[in-house]
Parts: sequence; structure tokens; C-alpha cells
Amino acid sequence: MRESAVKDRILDTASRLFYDQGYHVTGINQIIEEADIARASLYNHFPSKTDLLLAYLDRTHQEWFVELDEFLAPIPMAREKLLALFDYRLQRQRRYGYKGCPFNKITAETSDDEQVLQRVKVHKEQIRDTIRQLVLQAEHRRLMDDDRLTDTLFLLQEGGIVLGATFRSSNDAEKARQIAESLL
Amino acid sequence: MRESAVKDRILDTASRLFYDQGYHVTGINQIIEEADIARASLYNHFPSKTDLLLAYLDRTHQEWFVELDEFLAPIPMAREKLLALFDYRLQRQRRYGYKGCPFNKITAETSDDEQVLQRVKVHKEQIRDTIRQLVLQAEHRRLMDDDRLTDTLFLLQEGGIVLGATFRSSNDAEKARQIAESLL
DNA sequence: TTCAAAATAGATAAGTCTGTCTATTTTCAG
DNA sequence: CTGAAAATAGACAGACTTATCTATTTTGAA
Repeated sequence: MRESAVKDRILDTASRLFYDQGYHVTGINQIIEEADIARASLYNHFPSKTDLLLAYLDRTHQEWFVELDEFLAPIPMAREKLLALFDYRLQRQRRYGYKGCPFNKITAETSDDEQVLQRVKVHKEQIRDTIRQLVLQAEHRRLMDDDRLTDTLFLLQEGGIVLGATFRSSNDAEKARQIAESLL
Repeated sequence: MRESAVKDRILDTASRLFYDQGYHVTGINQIIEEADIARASLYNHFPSKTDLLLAYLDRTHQEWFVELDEFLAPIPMAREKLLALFDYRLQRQRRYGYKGCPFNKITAETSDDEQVLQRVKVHKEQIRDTIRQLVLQAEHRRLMDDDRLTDTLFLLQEGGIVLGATFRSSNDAEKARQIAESLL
């Protein structure tokens, strides 16, 4: 049996609205209307709004790293891969309208849900690990040791993305990339 | 006529709940109950929930820089003031439970409100300016020029704070401070 | 073609939300 | 002490929320 097209439309619509508008201001009714599906179909696939949120986070996380792998694959050198990671995140911000990292957004909205927080932690830790692996392989300028460089690059990225949301611009993320370049 | 104690209690309670729980999940009813004031008193002082939000942002912004001035005042050297700015933000995170910057939080929740976004921009730009002024005064190691160092320090701070919210910890903000120290 | 699974429309429950209004009591300055 | 301003309790409107349920139609694989 093939995957349900209805389920995909629900998740697509919910993802877009959760990210663009926010989770709490997005009602089930709006999702149903914009996805153009029946109310019972939604509750058949996702027993509660929380399940829909978790599915959104899981799919976003999965897609994030699949696309990253594709993005980095043609780049041979670890140093250039590290810079491309900045480009990748910039590309995503451009594509989705400078609203910041979806995981940081949901953390800001739902401070206490353990299931949500756990997924955010996993996502961020995996980004940090990706950076660390590349730093270990890269022949960088050794202005810092590997651990410190890892932290620096990660902090610069997170800072650039979050400022992109407040200024609706790529300026700070681009500066972050330039700084990274000078440190590598 | 003196300032109303009721108005202060409303704003205190709303601020706490907006920050701890989030703006949209905090209802007027909860504010009324926890502030232990009458419904009409709230609407007398704040005609709408949005007015309450804007008052919260304005007061937080004002208090942020008043406290910062007090924090930096006894420190003589610009370089040490820059590091103390990291300490100041760390202290605030500790005090308020590692939920991130209140301005970033509200940006994540209310993506489209121009009045809100404007206040966030002003707040962040003022932090950046504060850093810039101190960098210009500081006799730093000249590993970068003043503008780039300003951006770097700002990005490190923002990154450290936002990661503090996902890991509910001061680890990344402390690392940010250490990196800043090595760059100064 | 058959027939179960999937999707549909729509009513409904039970609760919450913001904001308004009335009527009463408290507070506090002159 | 007086009288206006401030605060109170509480009902209420109207809209919205998530979730459930029934009954019907469509879909698609065997």
C-alpha cells in the first residue's frame, strides 16, 4: 500500500504554518482548510495536534541532514565543506523567509514539552557533531585547537541565524561565514 | 497621584508568564488570577493584550540597559567591560532559568507584528552598538579589525544564549566568553 | 467487479479565549 | 470627612479551540 497523499498534504501544510505563523497560533481548522482535507482524515493520521508537531519536527530533522549530505557531497575538502555548511544554512533561510531555525522557534514557543525539547537537542547536537568531524579532517590554520574551533563555528552559525530572524536579512549570517573563513 | 501598585503587579506577572510559558499560551485569565487583580483593572491599564505585550517589551528593554550600566560601571577597562557583557548576559540567563533572550523568544512567537519586531530590532541594535563602542575603546590584540571583532563578539553572544535555551545550560555561553577572551 | 480501507462533510461537545459591561466597594487626596 | 478615582467581583457575548462522532462517498488492490 502506498503512502497516503493526504497524510503528506497535512504534514506539508502544518509544517509551513507552524514555521511561518507559529505553532500555537496555527489551529487545526486552518490546517484542514488549507490542506483541503477532511477533519477526520487529520485525526486519523495524527491523533492529536502534538503528534502533528512531533511529526513535523522529525521530518524536518531528517530532511535537514539528507539535504545537507547532498549539498556537501560534491565538495572535496573538509575546510570547504565547513564553509558550505554556512552556505547551506543561508540557503535554507533564504528559501524559507528568514524566520530563523525551526527548532529554535519551537523551543521558544513550547518551553516545557520534554518530547519537543529532546528533538531539538538531538538536532543541534548532530549539527555540532557534523562540524566537529569536519574540523578534525580539515587542515585549518590552527589559530585554535579543534574543540574550540568547533564551538566557535557552531556559535557563529547559531548567532547568524537567530539574528537573521530579527533583521529579516542574511547580513549577520554572511558575516558569520566571513569570520569563519578568516579563522579556518 | 502615585504610580499604581496594581499596574506594577499586572506587568510583573505578565512579564514572568510571557517569558516562562510564552505569550500565546498565557491567557488574560491566568494573568488576572496570578496577579490577584480584577479583570477590569487589567483592561483599564492595558486596553488589549497586545498593549500588555508592548509594555512588557519596553520595560524589559529599559531595565536591561539600566542594569547593564550598573554592571559595567565599576569596571575600568574597555576590554574587561566587553567580557563583563558576556557575564551580564550569563547572569540574566541564570536568574531567569535559561529560556533564552526574551526578545528572540517573542520574535519566534509573533513573526509578523511590526510593532513587536521594531522593538526587537532596536534592542539588538543597541546591544551591537554597545559592543562596538567598547571595541573602539579597547586595546585588543588586533587579530581582526574593529568592525569584524564587533560582529564576532555579538554573534558569539547570541549563539551562546540561544543554545542555552535548547540545552538549559550555561555551557555554550561560557564557551562563547572564553573564545571572546582569546580574541580580545 | 468487488469490497474493505480511506477520505469525505458536517454536526457537536466541552472548553478556552479576548474583551465589555454593570454594580459595588475601597482608597486616598484635598 | 467628603467625593472622585481606582479597584473589585462577576456575568456575559461571541468567537475560537481541540477532539469526537455519524453517515456517506470515493478509492484502489485483489
